Amino acid sequence: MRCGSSTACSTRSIATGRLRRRLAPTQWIDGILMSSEKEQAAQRQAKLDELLALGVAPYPSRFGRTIDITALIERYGAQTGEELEAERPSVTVAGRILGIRSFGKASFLVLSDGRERVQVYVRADSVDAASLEIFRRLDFGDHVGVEGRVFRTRTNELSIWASRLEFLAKCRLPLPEKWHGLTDVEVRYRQRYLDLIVNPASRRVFEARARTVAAIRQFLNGRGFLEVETPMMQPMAGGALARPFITHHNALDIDLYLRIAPELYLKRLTVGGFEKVYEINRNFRNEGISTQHNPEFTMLEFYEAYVDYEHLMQMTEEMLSHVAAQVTGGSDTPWGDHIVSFAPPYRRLSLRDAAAEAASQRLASVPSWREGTVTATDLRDRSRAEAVARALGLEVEPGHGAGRIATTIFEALWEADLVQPTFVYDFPTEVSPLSKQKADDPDTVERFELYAGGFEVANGFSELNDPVEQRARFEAQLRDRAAGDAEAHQMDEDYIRALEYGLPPTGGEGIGIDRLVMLLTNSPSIRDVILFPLMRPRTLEAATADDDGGDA
RNA sequence: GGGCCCGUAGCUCAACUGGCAGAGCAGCAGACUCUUAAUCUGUUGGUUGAAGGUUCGAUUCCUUCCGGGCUCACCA
Repeated sequence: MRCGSSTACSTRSIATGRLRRRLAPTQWIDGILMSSEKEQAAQRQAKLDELLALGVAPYPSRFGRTIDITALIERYGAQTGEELEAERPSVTVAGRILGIRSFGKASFLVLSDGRERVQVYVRADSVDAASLEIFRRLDFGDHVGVEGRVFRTRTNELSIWASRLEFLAKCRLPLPEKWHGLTDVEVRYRQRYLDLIVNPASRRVFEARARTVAAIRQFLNGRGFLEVETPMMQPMAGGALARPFITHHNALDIDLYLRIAPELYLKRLTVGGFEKVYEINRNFRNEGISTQHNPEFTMLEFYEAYVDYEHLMQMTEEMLSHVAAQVTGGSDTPWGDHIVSFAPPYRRLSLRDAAAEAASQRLASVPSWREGTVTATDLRDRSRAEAVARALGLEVEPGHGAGRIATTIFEALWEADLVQPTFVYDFPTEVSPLSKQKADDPDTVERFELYAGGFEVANGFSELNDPVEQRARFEAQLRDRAAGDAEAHQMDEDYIRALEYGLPPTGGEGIGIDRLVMLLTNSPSIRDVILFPLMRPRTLEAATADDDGGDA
């Protein structure tokens, strides 16, 4: 601070505008140039200094409220003015000031506990002298405690008739506007605290997220599942096909990977006798960022012994309808222009059948295509599958087999249209290194994915528990990796060793919590349901300082 | 990474074909003892994201960079 005192700053700055017009830029005096934000911060600090001079504690450490505002609304919200006048309930509340309407000797404050708001009526002749001094120096955004009685105004608004005010904390910076709020998405993500203060809808999203996770725990705990926590720092990142983040442990001098999935550890636990386990926690994948992808995201994975993927699909329907009921109060939730219904049963599509059917329809209008109808059998043959993919304008990598091509065709033709919850089942073995083959069809595994809102929400399968077959699958992955596929799975000898001790028949599933919350809150971007989504670092200082250097 | 778009006061937004950077809210000063986006009067606040270039003159046109959004690719 270049000014001797902030009050001097605020008075001198009044002349700044005129001075700036009359003086050449080189004559500007550094100390008196102030942005509006700094000027307002100085004015707010000056009010705090005045309170300090009056003997008011600027940052007290506690305040004894008798009720929070949310509870106050619940308790008195239904009472009439006459009832309140008869009872004259005394309350002491605390909150942030989100509105000030002043009429000289009488004023209204809007006080918020973050969830609910209540109006406070402050009359000069109803509060003590110290409270009046405090009131005169309050700003939009300050925290204040209020003692008074509950009543209704002439316009029937539930209010508190203040008898005493206590200063609790200063808001030193100007808040976003009360009417338009904060709409700049960059600021909303980077400074989530501001978003939460001024946008009640944003808070409701995260309350819904908490209810979602609570409802899932309630559902699984009620069925005898045990919640566990497995390593997030792993010597080998397995259980999914994705590129990991690498970190380093100094004492052991080893590289570790942030987990891309908890899957292999949870199945080790099933080997160990935990027949029903689940984990809800973060996965980390070092890949692109989009409206559906954040580098760290929250996944539910659960495993149950002695069940297969058919059981999982039914259980998923029961779980999601339970969660939807807990979060939204019903089974239906708005999603853009649609209504997504989580009421069972969900539509089921066999992957190759659905891919072949959609490809046939699409190719019927492609003149260069003369092969006629595409069948699911065609998609099991690499050269025919490749011909279909190319005719559809899809790229085919040399290392991709028929199964991978069929999956590509399915995703290209169906994914975006699967708005209502839909199980896509019977995946090619090639794209499913941890799933169990169908007894009569080794090219196909007992696996499904649940789509809703146009994206994948869940992935489940009958777990491959044959250690010899698992080793062969890993070896196939190693060949892909050698061919340049950085996301191919690595060999995990200890996991195979665990399977050798005997994994019972087991069904396992992962559900993307962020995406589920997107659906339940009608949020078009995953960043809307993650409190602090990953953003390119930009400190407030850097934003106002010179931008030079930086990487390419 | 590719394509398209955006960045102006604390916030929400204007500024015609290149011609003195504006409004509302917030803030400050004043009036007002039941308002609720209170109202009324006056008023402060800007390196127009940054750096270059073209031009007599750039918020506007060009280049590069920074940050963000959508989208495609990759993935969940």
